[in-house]
Amino acid sequence: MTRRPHTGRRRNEAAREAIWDAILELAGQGDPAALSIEAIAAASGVGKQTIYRWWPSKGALLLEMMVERARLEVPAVDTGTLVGDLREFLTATFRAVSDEANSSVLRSVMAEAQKDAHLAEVLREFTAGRRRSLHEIFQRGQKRGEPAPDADLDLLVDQAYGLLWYRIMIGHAPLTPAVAGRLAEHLAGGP
Amino acid sequence: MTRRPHTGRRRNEAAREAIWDAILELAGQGDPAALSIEAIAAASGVGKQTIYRWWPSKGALLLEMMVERARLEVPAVDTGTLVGDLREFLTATFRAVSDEANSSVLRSVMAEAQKDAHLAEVLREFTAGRRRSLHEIFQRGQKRGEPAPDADLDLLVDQAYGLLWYRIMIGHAPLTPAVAGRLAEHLAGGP
Amino acid sequence: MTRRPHTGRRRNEAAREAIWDAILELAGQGDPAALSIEAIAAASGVGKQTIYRWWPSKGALLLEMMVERARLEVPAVDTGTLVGDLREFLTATFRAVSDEANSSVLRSVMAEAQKDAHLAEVLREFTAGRRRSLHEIFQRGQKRGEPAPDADLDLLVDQAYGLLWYRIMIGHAPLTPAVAGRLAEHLAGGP
Amino acid sequence: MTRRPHTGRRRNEAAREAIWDAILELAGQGDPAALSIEAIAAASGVGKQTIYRWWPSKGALLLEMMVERARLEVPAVDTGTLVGDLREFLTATFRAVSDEANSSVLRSVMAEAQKDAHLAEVLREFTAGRRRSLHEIFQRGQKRGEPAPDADLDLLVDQAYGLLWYRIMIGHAPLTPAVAGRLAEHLAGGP
DNA sequence: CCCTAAACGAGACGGTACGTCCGGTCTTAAT
DNA sequence: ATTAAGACCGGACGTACCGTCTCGTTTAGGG
Repeated sequence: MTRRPHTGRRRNEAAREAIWDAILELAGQGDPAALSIEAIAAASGVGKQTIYRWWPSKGALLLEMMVERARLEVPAVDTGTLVGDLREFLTATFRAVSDEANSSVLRSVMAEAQKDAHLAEVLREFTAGRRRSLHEIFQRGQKRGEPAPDADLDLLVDQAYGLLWYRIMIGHAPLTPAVAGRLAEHLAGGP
Repeated sequence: MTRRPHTGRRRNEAAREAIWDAILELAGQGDPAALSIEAIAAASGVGKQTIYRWWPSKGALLLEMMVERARLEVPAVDTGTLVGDLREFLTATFRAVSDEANSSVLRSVMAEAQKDAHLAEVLREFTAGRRRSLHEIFQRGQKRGEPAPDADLDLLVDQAYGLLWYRIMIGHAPLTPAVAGRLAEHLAGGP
Repeated sequence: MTRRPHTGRRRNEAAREAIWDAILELAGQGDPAALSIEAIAAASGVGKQTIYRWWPSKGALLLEMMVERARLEVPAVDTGTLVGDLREFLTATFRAVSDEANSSVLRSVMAEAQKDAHLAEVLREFTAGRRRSLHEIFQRGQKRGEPAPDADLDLLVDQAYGLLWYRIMIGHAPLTPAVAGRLAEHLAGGP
Repeated sequence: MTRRPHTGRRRNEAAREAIWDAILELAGQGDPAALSIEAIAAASGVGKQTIYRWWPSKGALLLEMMVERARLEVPAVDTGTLVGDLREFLTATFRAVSDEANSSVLRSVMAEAQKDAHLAEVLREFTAGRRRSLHEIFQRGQKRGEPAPDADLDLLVDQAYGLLWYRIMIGHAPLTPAVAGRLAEHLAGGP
């Protein structure tokens, strides 16, 4: 399909980018069943083996993409108040997953992880990292006394990420900046 | 395989129950890939067509089972306080999904819904019903003045169900009665 | 579908006729795969069990129809000469199978008999009867000295019925009265 | 099942041969219902898709096998006399179809062709080729004056192949060399 | 005259094979 | 050595019929 120069015995970055683009294109165009390895390979003009050479499974491929995108989204700035930090963090996170292509990938990864034990483990590690970031914001706030010192921070973190994933996967309600704001206020300990 | 009396031109409830049992057995034994229509049919001694006659897809079958089980789990009693009502509701809900077979079914349904638009719609309806139940508890509490009158009840509901689904699907932390209690307190507006 | 009076505890001839008509209709309309028991039952407005009550298999049903039709077609008159008798017999036989519905049924029966040992046996008996009729014509002729006394009559008979079935099943050439005439002449021992 | 080396992006002849062997084995062991695509795939250790990649249907697969086998069986030698040529041709042909595996395949193909219009067309072409071979033998003889110059050669050809197929499919009488000899004599114009 | 046995339509059932789709592995030929 | 291509095995999918079964209804014919 695509004409793209071979690079001999070195990894072809152009192929990687073509895969990236194909995933985003396929993810963005609605049909969730279309995100198959075969479709990705065909759309990117890449051989299937090229995908399997670098990623162990479809889920791992999508997850790596997710990770890469996540690195760009998170500010974790210090605004001086817990509610401010949370608002920043959540607003940025919500904005990232509001993109249809991004959320499609998230949905696919989560679905895949339910039937692939290895991917489940990798996803667990990835989400642990994300939870840790949020956890640190709460800890920073706790030093300034904002959530009660005995608050269960894991519970707060999981409420935030739980709401995020729940709305992504069910799709019954949006993840707007306003929602991020109200959630930040509630998690910070009151209106 | 199984000897089971026919019921002529009427639906055979025994077959339905055999399917139910087979799902629970397969779901309970760990491997999520084992929850295939073929495996369910084989394990229940039922023809595949008998399944497809009554359910349009694997997801729909599992979802119906989920619905049936959900009907039994919910007390929605009135304890006089919001935190009490929430604790009852959440504890019962968490207990139900702590059963490995149940949570396996939930995971499969959610995964399936990510690639099946029709199932997604049905799942949306089912979860809407569950959210409504929780919503009513909050409303009842609001009349007694417990969450602030301007609280975003939908947000609180989604935090609860979000945490539930998030922990089911990632599997990084349990859904114990203690967690249900702390979550109830937090959602009711503080310790 | 069809409104047809029950006949209580006696066999319902109307149902039998409806089945007959349905077969002829389905057989006549081209698609050979359409001659399924389900299609026959649906087209005749009859329950499948009513068919299986009276016939052991699809092949047997079609074969009985074939037999019934065959009884009407054969004259076996004595014209005084072997070639005349053969011409009569073959012309009548060819005419009968030239009807598209009839030949469809024959084709289906033969096809079915290749995978159903019991039907194969019944078909063997039916065709034996037909061969016997032709055999008798040859024997009658032999008394008048027309085929050589040492001629292998079975071989002659099988050439005739072989040609018939071969052209029915391959469909590369017609079974016209002219063909019947030339075949009669050749089998009678020369031009 | 079977260990067999892949051949990369080129067709794997070893797989083709495994399919061939499996068909002969299944065809040789009697039960005609055993000649299913699933059984062939299982017996040859081949994925069903590998069969469907190269043949559009079971009938086409079996037919190709038939064609391949037919190429080996036919001598079409010139013995100097029509009856000699016919005897050679028919004896060889009869011997080939006397093998149970071969005749099973023929029966299945013919049965399949009765319900598959595309296969019927292909079978028509195949048999046309076989008829042509026999036709040429008759023509060669006609130049030497052996069948009468006005004989209907197509009729003679169809009598021969008709007898062959008729006895294969009904199974009421054998196709021995003696039968081939007598048939040759009769078709050549008398003893 | 009623009561029961049989035949009927309908259609659910267990089962087998169909033809398709995709996942992950492997080899070739080109670069 | 890496790539695009694509054949390969395996397994699940959803469909079509088969032949069996039971239901509720209808009628005939024996008591």
